[in-house]
Amino acid sequence: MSTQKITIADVARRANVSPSTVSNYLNGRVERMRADTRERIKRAIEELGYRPNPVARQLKTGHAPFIGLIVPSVANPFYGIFARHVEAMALENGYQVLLGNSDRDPQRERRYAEELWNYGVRGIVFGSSLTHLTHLEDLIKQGLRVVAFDRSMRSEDKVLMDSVGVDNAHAMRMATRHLLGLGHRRIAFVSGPIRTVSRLDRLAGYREALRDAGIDPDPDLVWQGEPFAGFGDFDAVQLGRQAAHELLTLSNPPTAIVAVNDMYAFGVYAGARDLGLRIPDDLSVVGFDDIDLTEVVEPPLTTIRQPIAEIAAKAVSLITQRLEGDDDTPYQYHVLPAQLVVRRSTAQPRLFV
Amino acid sequence: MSTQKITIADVARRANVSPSTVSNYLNGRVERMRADTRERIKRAIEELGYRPNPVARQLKTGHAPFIGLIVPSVANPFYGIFARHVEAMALENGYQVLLGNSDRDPQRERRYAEELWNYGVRGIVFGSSLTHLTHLEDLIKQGLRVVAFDRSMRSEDKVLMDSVGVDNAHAMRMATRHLLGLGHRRIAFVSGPIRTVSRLDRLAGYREALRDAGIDPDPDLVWQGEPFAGFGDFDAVQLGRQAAHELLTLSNPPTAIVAVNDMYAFGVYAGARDLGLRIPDDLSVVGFDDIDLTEVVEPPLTTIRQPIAEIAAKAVSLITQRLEGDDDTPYQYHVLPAQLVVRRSTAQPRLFV
DNA sequence: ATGAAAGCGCTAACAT
DNA sequence: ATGTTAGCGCTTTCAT
Repeated sequence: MSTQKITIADVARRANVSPSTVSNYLNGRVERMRADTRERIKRAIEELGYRPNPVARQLKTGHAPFIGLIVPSVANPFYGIFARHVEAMALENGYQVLLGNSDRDPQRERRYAEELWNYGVRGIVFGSSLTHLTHLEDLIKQGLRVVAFDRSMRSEDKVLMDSVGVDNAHAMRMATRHLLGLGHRRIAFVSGPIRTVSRLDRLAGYREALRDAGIDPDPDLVWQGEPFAGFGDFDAVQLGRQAAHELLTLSNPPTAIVAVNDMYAFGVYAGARDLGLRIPDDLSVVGFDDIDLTEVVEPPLTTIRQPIAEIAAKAVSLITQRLEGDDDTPYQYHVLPAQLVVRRSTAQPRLFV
Repeated sequence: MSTQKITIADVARRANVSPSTVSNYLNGRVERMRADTRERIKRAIEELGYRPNPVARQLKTGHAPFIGLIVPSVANPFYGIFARHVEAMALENGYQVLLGNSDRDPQRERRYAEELWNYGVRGIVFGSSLTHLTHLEDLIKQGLRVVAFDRSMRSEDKVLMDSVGVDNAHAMRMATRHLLGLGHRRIAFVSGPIRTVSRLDRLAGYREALRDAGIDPDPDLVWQGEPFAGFGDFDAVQLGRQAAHELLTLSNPPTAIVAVNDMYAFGVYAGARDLGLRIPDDLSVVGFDDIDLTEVVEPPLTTIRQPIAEIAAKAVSLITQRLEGDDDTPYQYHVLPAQLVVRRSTAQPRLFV
């Protein structure tokens, strides 16, 4: 069934040259190669339908033309789109992307990172960064290069990596202030498990904005769901819905909700509707990310826009730079601007006193 | 910086055995190995922190513990979720998933498939199947095993592969009949470029249902968008919106729209709203896929549910079976049941005469 | 129960 | 300008 595999030796034989000459040809070392030799090799390759075996090449060279990408879950369209942007930028730079979903589980992150490392991958982009990175420490010491999405610098950090992202605390302060400005006083924060730096920062920004307005954050209004079976972000919509159910049936319910991302916000929409509440009349909602669908839902969602294409481009260029020579630049946190996009999911609270 | 790499020889030396014995240990051939030998090897591996080099292993054995997955775009949550299910099933079977996005472009499909093949991947799941598969023919002849999502058998097919999916024509007939049953007579079909078997089948089902009801399909009501820059499914929402704008401003506009998938349907929601039309009062909409968000949008979307987890499970099991021995079973199209889920986006047409 | 040796397909000194 | 050679790290007969 399967055709004999063609090797570099077959090509060499047919072109009447040595394997090394073919190898030189394949790797572009053709400056001082006679034109007719080049031509014979080219023909032999075509006629035999030869394709180099990248596995053998990699065993020899030690490098792989890959970068890893580990995201919480491509089931969240934000990460799906992020992955597409990373893929596009990587291809432009001559790299393929190897994607893994971690569900924000350090064990799975570790497992993927280690496997990638074993396969010769030396650069990984993380689509979220857990608060503790000890599970990556030894790999980084061995030479793995990492760029994390959304890892604001933390003094405890002993691990070295670049980071790209928006200022999450600041962005969430903007979102919360927007609601405060409309007159809201009871504002809830809805999130899944807070295990990443970005979520911590978003929660901090929310609290700061409240305090700045002289409001003492009510712990009952910070809702953190635990994911159901395995799939983490998979459940975002369902968790948001559950959050809305629980928060809006409190004896003293919130008049507004900020969600940790747009998917949770959409879940809140559904939960509010289940209870017969209308947005923004009975409840204001703010999301985070500004995925496509924010414009489509009814009412269109007020949210924080992340410059996702720019973030992906920056992440890839940071990785490829370190991989290809310049690895002396100090590690940095590159902050790109986030923006509050006001749509129709936010309004003055109904009982504005 | 980077630690010396530990090889099987280092382990052998430290455990006072030969490399072949370590290899036997690693590959579970330990039946007639002395317990203390086993123990020494185990200790040596731990103490050295040895991790086998899978690239060298693969060069020797020729196999890679991977299956490929090529989908149109993980920016579409349907494929994001599909990818998660495939990943989960593959991991259970001892395989890693290598994901690529094709944007339904045969060239990119070919490029990915070839690259995977060169890397030793012998099984690929396709998340959509183009009408022509000539670009895969030679790879399949060489031994690549393929299972396609949604490839109903076509007589012209010379290429051999299994397929899994719903009966798209039948499903779309159900959707269209549902609208006909409500009294609609002018029903439009909205899709991106129709380059896949499933989209052809859906279009055919739509037409059949109309003809069965004695309605001659109006070509003006079949809308096929061309994607903008590069990203195909990326644009689904925008294309759906554009479709709504164009269709609903016809002199004799449709009273209902069936969309080729939920993302297009959401786009139609936005487009209708742009024109001040209300769903379902002024326009009924039916989607396809039943992604999570269908329950969240307002009004919740009537759609066709695909049993996505079952489809993913079946696809992976078909591939792994052929990869691991039983490759004699004839190639088949496995049809799983689709289901019409009626929500609130469909109603009688306003001017029901 | 364990070891010696050959080789998977390629690259890169180092010859010539 | 091209060829010779020695591996990269592992697996797998075949010996013992």
